[in-house]
Amino acid sequence: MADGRLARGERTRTAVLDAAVSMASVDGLEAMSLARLAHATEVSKSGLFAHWPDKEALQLAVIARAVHIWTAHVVTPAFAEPRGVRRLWALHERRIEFYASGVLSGGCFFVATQAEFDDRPGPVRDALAAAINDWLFLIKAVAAQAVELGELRPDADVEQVAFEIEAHGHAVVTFSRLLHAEGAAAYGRTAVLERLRSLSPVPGLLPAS
Amino acid sequence: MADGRLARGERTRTAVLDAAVSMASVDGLEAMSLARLAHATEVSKSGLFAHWPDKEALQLAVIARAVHIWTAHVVTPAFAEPRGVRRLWALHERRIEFYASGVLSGGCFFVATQAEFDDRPGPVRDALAAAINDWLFLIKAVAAQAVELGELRPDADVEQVAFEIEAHGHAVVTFSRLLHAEGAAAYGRTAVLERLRSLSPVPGLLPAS
DNA sequence: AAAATTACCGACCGATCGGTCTTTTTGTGT
DNA sequence: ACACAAAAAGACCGATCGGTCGGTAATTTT
Repeated sequence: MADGRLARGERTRTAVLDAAVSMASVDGLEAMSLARLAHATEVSKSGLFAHWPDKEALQLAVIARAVHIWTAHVVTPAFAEPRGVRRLWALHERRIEFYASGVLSGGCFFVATQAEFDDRPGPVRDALAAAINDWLFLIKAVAAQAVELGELRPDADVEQVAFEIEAHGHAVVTFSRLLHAEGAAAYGRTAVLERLRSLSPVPGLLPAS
Repeated sequence: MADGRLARGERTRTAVLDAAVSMASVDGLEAMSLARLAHATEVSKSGLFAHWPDKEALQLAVIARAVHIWTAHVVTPAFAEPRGVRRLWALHERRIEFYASGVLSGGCFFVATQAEFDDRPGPVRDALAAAINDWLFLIKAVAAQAVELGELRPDADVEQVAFEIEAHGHAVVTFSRLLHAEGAAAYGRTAVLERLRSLSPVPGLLPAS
């Protein structure tokens, strides 16, 4: 039941989306032109319209693909760690490693697109906001688990902790990209690590430095 | 010795730059088109080229104007506070108030433009990086003063502190804009306040909540 | 009053934007 | 060999992009 035509279409579709996520991590999702995307993927521009009706639909597909990549590189590996503060820390650590890995030539898809669409209402903005919200919800849920397990102090404000983790993760990208502060990753790591250690009755679960 | 022609030119020039800073805080510095800027300021598009040779020169002028606005609304008021941890805190607080004030319709010029140019080499990127570097240098200098005055622990890492303050200030904008988390300002305030209190031998200098 | 300077405008240019239409290639069933 | 469908290509469209050009109105200098 393998239709080679459909398979071919699926292949180019994901190839285009992967290239688009990388390209959007550099230029942004709106500044990425269809002509350049088509050229980079060795597909004709009209070939893109064979897969998505317009640019907006493609942008939404790109966001979904970016979420998939993020999940595969950050969330899934972090969930190999046991529940609690170790998993919470792993989320942050994996994120920073993902940035350093160079999988996306622009560093981070979401950092690049967030500022671009925060004042531009529409489905694309909504999808981006939903993706970020899901990520924050995940952090909060893992942090809440850590509280339940007694690995974070019971009076820890998980909303506050999620804000700070996200802020430092975001800052690692902006610092290391615009300025060429190669120490950004270390600062981002230290900030969250010290914070979690100060909130945890069992700091031995976290790495030393 | 007042040349009315030069005065007129200076008036429209600053009017255009003010509008451009606001517009760029929404759309970004490259996505801002000259036709729209000209229309918004009731100047003809060719009128813009009478003042700046090309878009890049205008972008550089816009950055200088944004620095000026930032200095007037954030730095100068904060320097009314006495040297040390109070001034350091005031820098963060004034920044958050500036965001909430709605002076710039897009929230923050630098947040909007940073991600846009971090992978786009050239004079505009260099100017943006220089502006951010100056801001970080200022934070570090004020923090170092606080250490000297004994208002921050002598082993406090001013580079690390500057990273965290900038990260939380930045996050206030991104959180309150894309998501409509109205609590963002409170999280950003709490994060830095608690951090400074924990680093200060004289936490009484800082506000209570 | 003439000349020079400054600010600014409307018309226009080539290039590129997102998007449409028609046609060709590629693979699947009979 | 055939019809059929999915994928992709190519030519093309109106709108908009940054930028140029010739010219005009206002003001200052001579």
